[in-house]
Order: sequence, then C-alpha cells, then structure tokens
Amino acid sequence: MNIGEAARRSGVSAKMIRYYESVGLIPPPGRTEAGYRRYGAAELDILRFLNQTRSLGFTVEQMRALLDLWRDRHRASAEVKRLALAQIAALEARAAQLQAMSRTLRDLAEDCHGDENPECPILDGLAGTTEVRK
Amino acid sequence: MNIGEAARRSGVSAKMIRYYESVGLIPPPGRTEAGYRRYGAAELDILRFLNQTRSLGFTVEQMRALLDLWRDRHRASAEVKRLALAQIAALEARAAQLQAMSRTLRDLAEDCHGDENPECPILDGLAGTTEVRK
DNA sequence: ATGGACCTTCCCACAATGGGAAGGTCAAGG
DNA sequence: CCTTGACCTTCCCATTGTGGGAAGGTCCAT
Repeated sequence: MNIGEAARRSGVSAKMIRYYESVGLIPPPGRTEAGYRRYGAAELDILRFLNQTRSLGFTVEQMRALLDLWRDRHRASAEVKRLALAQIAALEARAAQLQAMSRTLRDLAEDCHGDENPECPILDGLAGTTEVRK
Repeated sequence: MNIGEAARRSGVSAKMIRYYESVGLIPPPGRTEAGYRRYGAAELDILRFLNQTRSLGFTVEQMRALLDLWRDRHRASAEVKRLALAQIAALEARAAQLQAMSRTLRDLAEDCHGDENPECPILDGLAGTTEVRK
C-alpha cells in the first residue's frame, strides 16, 4: 500500500511517517518504479506500535528504544519494564507539577470576586513572590 | 540596573528578557550611552509578574493578556478570573491526560515479570490496538 | 487525454528556550 | 595608562514534533 493508506490504517500521518523515516526510527521502505513508498503488513504493525507509544507520551528517542526491544526476540523483559516504569514516573511527575500550578492558581482565584470591581487578588498574588506549592 | 542583575533578581533569564522585549510583551527599556539596557523597580515588578505567570504555565499570549489587565487599573476582576479559571481547566485537563497515559502504561507493566524472560505483555499491548483510557 | 487524487522533495513555521560567536564596555588593580 | 575579566550587544542556530504549502511527477478512471 502507499503512504496515504498506511497513514489512514496506522493513525500516523503521512508527514510523520516520512519524518520517522528521516530520523532513522523506521527503515526506508521499498519504492515503486515511480518512487512511491510501499508498505506491507509488517510496516503497518510498526507504525501502529509507534502510534501507541506516541499516544503514551514517549519521545522519539524512547520510541526508538522500545522499537529495538520489540524487534529483539531475545531481550529481557526487565529492560522493557524499566523503560515503562521510568515513563510512568515521568508522566506522574509532570501531572503533579501541573496540578501544583493549578492548585496555586485556584487558591488565588478563590478570593477574587470576579465582578465589575477592579480589586483582584489574583493579580496581586501574581505580582508577589508566591511560589508554586510543591 | 543592567539586564544581568534584573535577570538575577526577577528569575527571568537575560535571554528571555530580550525575547519578551522582542515579541512586544515588555516595552523597550531605556539604554545607557553605550547601548546597555537599564531597568528600574517598575520593570523589575513586571519581570517578577511574568516569572510568576510563566511558572503557572501561562503561554506568552496569556501573559500578555494578564499583563494588560494588571496595568489597567480600571479593569473588571471578572476578566482576570475568567482567564485564571480557563488556565486552571487547561492545567487539570493536561494533568488528567498524563495520568490516563500513566494508568494505561501501569496496567501494561503490571503483568510484565521484568525478568530475563523475553515474554513481555507491555510490548504486546503496545503492538495491539489498546487505547488510552479516557 | 484530461482531471482529480495521489505521491515526491524541499522549505517554512510554530513556542519558548538555550548555546555560542564576534565584538563593544566598564571597573578594578597593576 | 593598560590589561583583565565580567559584563553587555546583536545575530544566527538548534531544539521537538507537527503541520502547511509549493512545485512537480504519477496513476487511474472516465
């Protein structure tokens, strides 16, 4: 199949497929005489795998590592688990950070009347030295 | 004071101060004869304000809006509160999304022995059509 | 043969930030 | 007075992952 169909069936845009190829994440596929990229079932599996990992917030470099592990039939599952656990920790840390920001902002917003009155503790708080709660 | 001291005292790097100036977030400051930027207490307040909003995840455009509101003595606090609540919602949504990713990955990792055995449900799961739980 | 849906490569853009080069300035100490 | 080192200036480049779009070639159905 051509790149368009591969994109539709894998959930990875044609642009990104070419990008993944350009950064060496996936090997250059076969080409037709006219130069069109050809993809088969094996390539589609890889693209779907990449779509999954991307949707789980892995970076391209992490995707590369996971892909290597996926292709290596003899790798230890410990390594895969290590990557997964590290990613879980990273995701949780970022989520916690966002929530800390949210909490700080919520505290500021709580005391703001939100009416026609210009008096607003949100701006006062932002002007001060308030730190995001850890 | 020069840009270096303003950076140190506001928490905004000199690079970013120049950047904020270049995108019109802050007005061009006065200059010495030699062309050095000069900052006073008022500018420092603004930089600290920007440092706060940035640490709360506001984008430059949102910072611009908040700054305008801050400078406008007669604005209604409702507008400020609206921006704050929208940002809270965005932060919470992003955090929830990250946690959904984390949950999916945790579920996958749970069944992985993490030993020398190559058998690994994480990779199997990533290859499948598992969706991130909403 | 023509038109529309594909495909190709190449360049540009984003947001926010840092790195670094090449060169000017300032203040302190010899 | 001159050197030295810490500043400052502007300018360009890179990052991450993604999309937009131009210019041009291809394929297929009518």
